[in-house]
Amino acid sequence: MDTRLLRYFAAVAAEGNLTRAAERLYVSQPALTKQVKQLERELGVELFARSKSGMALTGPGRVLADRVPGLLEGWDLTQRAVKAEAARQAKVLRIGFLASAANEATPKIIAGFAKLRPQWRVEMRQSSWSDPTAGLAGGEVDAALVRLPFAGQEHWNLEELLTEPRCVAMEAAHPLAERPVLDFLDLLDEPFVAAPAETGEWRDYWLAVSQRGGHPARIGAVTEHPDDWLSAIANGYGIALAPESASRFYARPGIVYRPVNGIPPTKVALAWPDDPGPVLRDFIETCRAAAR
Amino acid sequence: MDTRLLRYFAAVAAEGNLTRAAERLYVSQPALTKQVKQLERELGVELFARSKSGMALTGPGRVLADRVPGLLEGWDLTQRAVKAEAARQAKVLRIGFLASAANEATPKIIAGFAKLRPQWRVEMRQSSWSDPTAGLAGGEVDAALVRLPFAGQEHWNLEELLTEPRCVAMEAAHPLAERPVLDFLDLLDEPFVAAPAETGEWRDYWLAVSQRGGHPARIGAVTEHPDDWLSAIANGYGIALAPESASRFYARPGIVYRPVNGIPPTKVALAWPDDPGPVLRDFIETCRAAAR
DNA sequence: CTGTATCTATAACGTGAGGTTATGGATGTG
DNA sequence: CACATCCATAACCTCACGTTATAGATACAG
Repeated sequence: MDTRLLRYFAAVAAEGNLTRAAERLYVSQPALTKQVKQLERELGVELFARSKSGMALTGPGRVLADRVPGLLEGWDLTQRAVKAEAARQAKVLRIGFLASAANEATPKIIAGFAKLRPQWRVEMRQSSWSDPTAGLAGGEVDAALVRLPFAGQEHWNLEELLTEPRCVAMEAAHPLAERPVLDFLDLLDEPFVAAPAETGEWRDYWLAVSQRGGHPARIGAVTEHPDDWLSAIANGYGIALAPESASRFYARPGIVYRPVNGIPPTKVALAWPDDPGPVLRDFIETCRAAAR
Repeated sequence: MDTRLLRYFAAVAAEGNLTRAAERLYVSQPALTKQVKQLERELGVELFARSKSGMALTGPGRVLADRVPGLLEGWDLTQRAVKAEAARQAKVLRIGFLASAANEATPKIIAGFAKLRPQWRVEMRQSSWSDPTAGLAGGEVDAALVRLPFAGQEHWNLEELLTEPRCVAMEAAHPLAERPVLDFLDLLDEPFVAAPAETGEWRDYWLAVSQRGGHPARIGAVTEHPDDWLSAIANGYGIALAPESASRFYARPGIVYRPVNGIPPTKVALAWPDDPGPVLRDFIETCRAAAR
């Protein structure tokens, strides 16, 4: 049996409709029909009841639907364990990060670690903003440079490395761009470029929901990567709160950064799981030293 | 990822050699070479160190080798759960059995159950002797008609249904065939047709190891199915202990059955897992009634 | 040192799987 | 009755997965 077949099955089960599931999976509807029928042949069981209104799970189909997530997770965990061991044997420390990581401290950290562990190499792995843990939650990295606060942060060990004020990024032609300093109240009605909704608390923080006094945020665009984020801002889809360092790391023609009063700063932290090995502990120490 | 790839990987890991693993899997050696390389590409990791003496697992390969049995078992359990639900919904009770099942009591049991649960159907599933639990251990059946004793029987609920003496089956031309009754001591030096070695205690019982006073059994052939067993006996590869009923259920030209003194009888039992549902409980009651 | 055995890897080939587009069949709705 | 929507099949193309043949590397025995 193939994980691809199981993912196809799961999509059909979730959508209740072959046509929509095919769209979600980026395959044609006849391809999906064939694959589902093949899975049913392999098991010798009907998993769906077909009707004009779509595909309803049968009893056995429901049993399979309940177990498939566990199976797929088993696969994922296995791949991660294998890759983690491969990295360990190759003396590679995999560090996830978002956007500008730890700003100027990042090269200091990497250089410091290289001195401490010359046989080892740090591999920086950029994540999208759909995952505020920067790959840590999925086990794709050994530790991560993250931005606080984010949902679930209490599950990780955290070492705050630096704090910086936040500013606002906007297109150069924006009327408010003329003011050298802004107050957050000035921005309440502006459309914002936001992170994906599923990041929950993390997105709320970057929309300064707590400082809005009940004013709902207007969402002009949703982006997951710095490049998309910058494009959306430059194209006037909205403005965005940003770390002050963004003016250095993400300087772009057509985008200006202005200080903002009335919102709390942003903190960069190193996050890691329980029971770090000696190599990761050295990395943690290196981060602490670089943050002083 | 495909279970077929994982099974190929597991075989190579176990054999330490592509050529032998290919033989075990009934594919050609180049096919296996290609599949293993594809798995390594998919994972982006080297799983084996190649050398003239064969394929040795790397560190990541070992991590995968440790996890593959669990993954494959997850697949197997899922298939079984789906099929069990399909059988339940179709009102089919799956009963495993070996050889002649419960002899003449078998049709009585099936008829009795049909009366008790007319909406349900019993599906008799024959197993080979490589599995003394007749499919129960693998979850392929809901209950099974088994022959005691067998290793692991304490893990199941058991209801003894009948006991019968054992006799010896031999080719008609065998010199001992002239005697109407034999003593087991007469058979100590005869080659035997045996069950597979991995059945352990079960095979020992049918070789009457406990009655040999230290004499090792001579093995003339190993078989897993009644037909093979009968052929091996008829062809003179050896003799075999058999239930007395075998003379009725497995009467064949060229084979004779003779009573044997000095060995314990054989018992047929119904075996089932913990927590049987109401339908299975009815079946158990039907078996008890048929055994009185 | 050479020939042989043994092991893995590649080449070339054939069949079938997995995708596509086009279209058919069934059913529900306006 | 026409149209929309859903699943299923037909026909086609590309590539994966198997095969046999053979190459390359290495260890060993004579």
